[in-house]
Amino acid sequence: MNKKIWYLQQLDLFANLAREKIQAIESLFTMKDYYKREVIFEPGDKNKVFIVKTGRVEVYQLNSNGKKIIIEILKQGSIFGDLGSDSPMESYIEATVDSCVCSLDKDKFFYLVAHEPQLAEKLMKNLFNRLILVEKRVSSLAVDNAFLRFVKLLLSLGRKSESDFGDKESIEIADSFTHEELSQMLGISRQTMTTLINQMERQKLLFRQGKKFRFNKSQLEKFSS
DNA sequence: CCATTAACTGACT
DNA sequence: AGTCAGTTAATGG
Repeated sequence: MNKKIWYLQQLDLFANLAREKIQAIESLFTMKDYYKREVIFEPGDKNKVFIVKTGRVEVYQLNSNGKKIIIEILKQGSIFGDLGSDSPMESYIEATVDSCVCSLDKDKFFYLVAHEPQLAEKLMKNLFNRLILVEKRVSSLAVDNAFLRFVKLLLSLGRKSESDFGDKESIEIADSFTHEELSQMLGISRQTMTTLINQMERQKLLFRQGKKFRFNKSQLEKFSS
């Protein structure tokens, strides 16, 4: 059985697409393995779309001091890239662990969406959700202090891992992040991140099980008004 | 005061 | 050897 087809089927995006259809679009994709810390996309690259198949991929920019600012961390099924936008992308995209990524160029991507309209709905939901999350993070960066930024980050990461109606009080964040990664998402130093986490643990605002964070949703929401 | 950098440490791989 | 996390001291806006 064709390995590429099998992998495409595993992606949420193509989950309920008939097998024949997947076979038909299979040739549009190329798959590539990337080593840890290998750059997949950098400013100046154009007209390429990627879908994470396995591994973990980081979207980031460098600020004027050369410090890394993480925009998003993407896992299996997430899509990213440039579709010929007017202003060039300024992001780097890099594998944080060994990863496998599907790619296709802009024209093939549009061909695909035009021929499989069901994909458009999923894609747009996914993209708009992420746009909203990123917008929130940006305004938070501008107006909130480190503590509040972290609280909001926790809540949005928690929402992502609960995915459906997060009426639960106790939320666990499914993915694990290093202090370094969290600090780069918040625009603070690694040490400040560590002390912030420890403070919140002492105040019983945050709990840890190994590398995973757990917290009480409404308790944190009180801060983030 | 709050956050940052630098430097050292121990734990884990 | 390299990565990660916790701590301290000195510095700056």
